Parts: sequence; structure tokens; C-alpha cells
Amino acid sequence: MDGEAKPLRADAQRNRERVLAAAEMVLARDGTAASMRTIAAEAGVGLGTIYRQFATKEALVEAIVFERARQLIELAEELANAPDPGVTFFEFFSQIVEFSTRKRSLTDALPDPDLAIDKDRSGIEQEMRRVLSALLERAQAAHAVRGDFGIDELLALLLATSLAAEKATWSDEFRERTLGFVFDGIRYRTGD
Amino acid sequence: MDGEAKPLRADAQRNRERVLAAAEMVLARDGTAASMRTIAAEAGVGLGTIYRQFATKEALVEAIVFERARQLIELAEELANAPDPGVTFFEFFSQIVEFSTRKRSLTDALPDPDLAIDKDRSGIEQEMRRVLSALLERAQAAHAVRGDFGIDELLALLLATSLAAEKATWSDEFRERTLGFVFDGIRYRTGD
DNA sequence: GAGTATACGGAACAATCGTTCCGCTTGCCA
DNA sequence: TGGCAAGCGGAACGATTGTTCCGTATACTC
Repeated sequence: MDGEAKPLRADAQRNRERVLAAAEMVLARDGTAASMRTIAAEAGVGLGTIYRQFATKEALVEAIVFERARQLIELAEELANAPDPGVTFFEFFSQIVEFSTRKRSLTDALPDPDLAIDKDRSGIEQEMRRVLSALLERAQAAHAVRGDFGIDELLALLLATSLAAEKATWSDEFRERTLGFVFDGIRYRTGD
Repeated sequence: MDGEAKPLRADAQRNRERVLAAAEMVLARDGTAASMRTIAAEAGVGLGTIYRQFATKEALVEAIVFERARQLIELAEELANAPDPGVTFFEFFSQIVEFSTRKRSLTDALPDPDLAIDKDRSGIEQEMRRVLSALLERAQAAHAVRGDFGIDELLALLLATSLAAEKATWSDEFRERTLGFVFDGIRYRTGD
């Protein structure tokens, strides 16, 4: 299903990377509303060159979002055995929000209810869900997070704060302060 | 600055109301991405008829958002002297989120960083800020909300949850459950 | 009821979008 | 090094957008 057919010609390979780099930057700056022309100009290539590698704009955007999600998932997996599960959980939460602010990404594209069942996308979504569940359960086992706080609520609050942080471009200081209140709501307390 | 010059002709007045009603419905359904043609069709009028009353699409959208914000502000003012400040505060918070889900509105249009300083808009924003501050301070005086929770954080969390609820269309049950965690984070606790 | 300011509808315009197409160029292999 | 598949750029296409314009229709006034 992912069979690499032919090795790309040297210039094609170089242009592919240019396009991805340009798309990365432009999408971070303008969101998914960015036009293909803008990306092509930023990459210093023609429109046809983009469409040779990516069948459609959606495919290009998906490639970027996919890569970003993969970074976060990888980070989450590295943290799966970190010393302090509670601190790890909250810091990872905060990091995702910061990431969303910097690279307008997850919120803009991931939970798009346009196309109902996108194979690749639901795959990465489930993986994200899986690693987040792991971090959450570990934090709960360590009595750092309330036991009645589920993965769906976690995803909802992550989406919420990421969307807001991206729309209003929260400063580091404001993000930490505001998230602090949210964290206090899901933190474990004696007499839960 | 708001001088009503001439009384509208009868048909013009009727069409104005039709346009507003259609815009209300279409914007709630499609968000600000809705086209003027869709609104015109829904209202059963021509494009020119809309532009006779509203100079631009932005003006029409603003009229709708303005009206919705006014409803919320009015409600907040009615609650300014409600019996239980704590319950009132949290219920109003929840109501705003529910409102945003039903009528795709505040989030889609209010905090648009496109045009920097819009007189009318900043006016309604400040009013919203004022009534929310009043409800917040009353809840804090009643020891229902933490004293270190400020109006900026309140606006941020309102925006966050409204955006998410609108994007993912939260059910009533899920909204109450998820907001419950947020509320627990800003609720007053002994030994604050 | 005639006359006129007002309002209407929707074709037309200009801008922008994603996407296609094709004449030309270029990297690769025999 | 000659041939050619692979790749390139960007003009062109069709769809959609917000907005304008103007010939026609209609509500008010005297």
C-alpha cells in the first residue's frame, strides 16, 4: 500500500524537500488557508512541480500534519517511562499546546469533520490516542491525576486549549498560568 | 453616529428582516465561510437587496454577531444579582459554551485578529468583559471561585472550550462532564 | 391616479482558488 | 555522448467568491 515504485530523479528529490520545507513554514504562518501558489513561490518551484509529488493540496497538508503528529507521538513514547509520571503528563500537555501555537497544525487539520473516514488520518489519530492514554493512565496510577478523568476529556481539553492558544497566540507566561488552572482541575486530590 | 436618516420603505424593511433571519440560520450552520449567495437564496432575495442594507459581508456578519453578543450580555446583566453567585457563574459559563455550539458565532467572528481596531467590535468586547468581570468578582467574593483567577484567564478558557465545543459538537452530557473538570480547577478551595 | 424616489433582482466583473496541460529542459543510462 | 524518460515552469481552465451596476418594478406622496 506504500510501495515505493521508482527512485526519484535527483532534482525531483531535491524539489520535494524544498516543497515540504516551504509548506511547513507557510502552513505554520497562514494555516490551511494558505494557497498552493504561496507555497510554490516560497519553495522557488512551479505549481506543476508540487502537483507532480502531491496529487492534491489535501495530500500535501496531510503530509505535513502527519509528520508533526509523528513528532509528538515519538516524544510521547520517549516519555512513557520517564521518572515522574505526574510531572511528565502535565509537561507534555503543555508542550502540545505550545507546539500548536508555534506551528498552526493539529487543530487546523487533524480533527476536520469534512471527510468522514480517512484511513491514514484515523490511523495517526488512534496512535495519538494510544500514547496519550498510556501517559494518562501512568499519571493516574501515580495518584497525580484524578481517576475519573478519561481519554475523551483529555483530548477535548487538549483541543480546546490548543485552539485557543493558536487563535489568540498565548505568550509562554500566559499559557502556563492558564493551563495551571486546568491542571488543577484534573489533578488528583485526597478525597477524590 | 447612529443617526437613522430615513424610514425604510415597507418592502425594504421586510426584506431586511428576512436577510437577517436567513443570515442567522446560515451562519449558525456554515460559519462565516457561508457565501452571500447562500444567504440571499435562503432569504429569497437577490444579492443586490442584501448589499443595499449591508455594505459588505463583514458588516452583515458583524450585525449577527453583535446581536448574539448582546443577548449574552443582557443575560449576564440579569444574573448580576442572582441568589447564588457561585452557581450563577458556572452555569453562565456553561451556557456560553452551549450557545457557541448551537450558533457558530462568538468564536468564528469575535476574536478575529484580521482588522486590528474595529470600533463597534471593541465596544461590545469591552462590554462583555465588563459583565463577565462582574459575575466573576461576585463569585469570588462568595468564595466560590479562586481569588487568583483573573478575567483574562476566564476569557481564555471560555474561548478555548467554546472553540472546541463548536468544532467537535459536544453533546450536552459531554459538555457538562468536561466543563466539570475545568470548573474544579477554578473553584475556591479551603487553603487556596 | 400620476410621478418619482426608492428598492429589487440577477447578470456581469474582477480576484482568487485548486488543478490540468503541454512545450521545453534536464538528469540518467547504454 | 546521444537518446529519451522524467521532471519542470507557468499559462490556462473552470469554479467560486465578494461586490458592482443597471434596467425594471414597486411603494409612497400629492
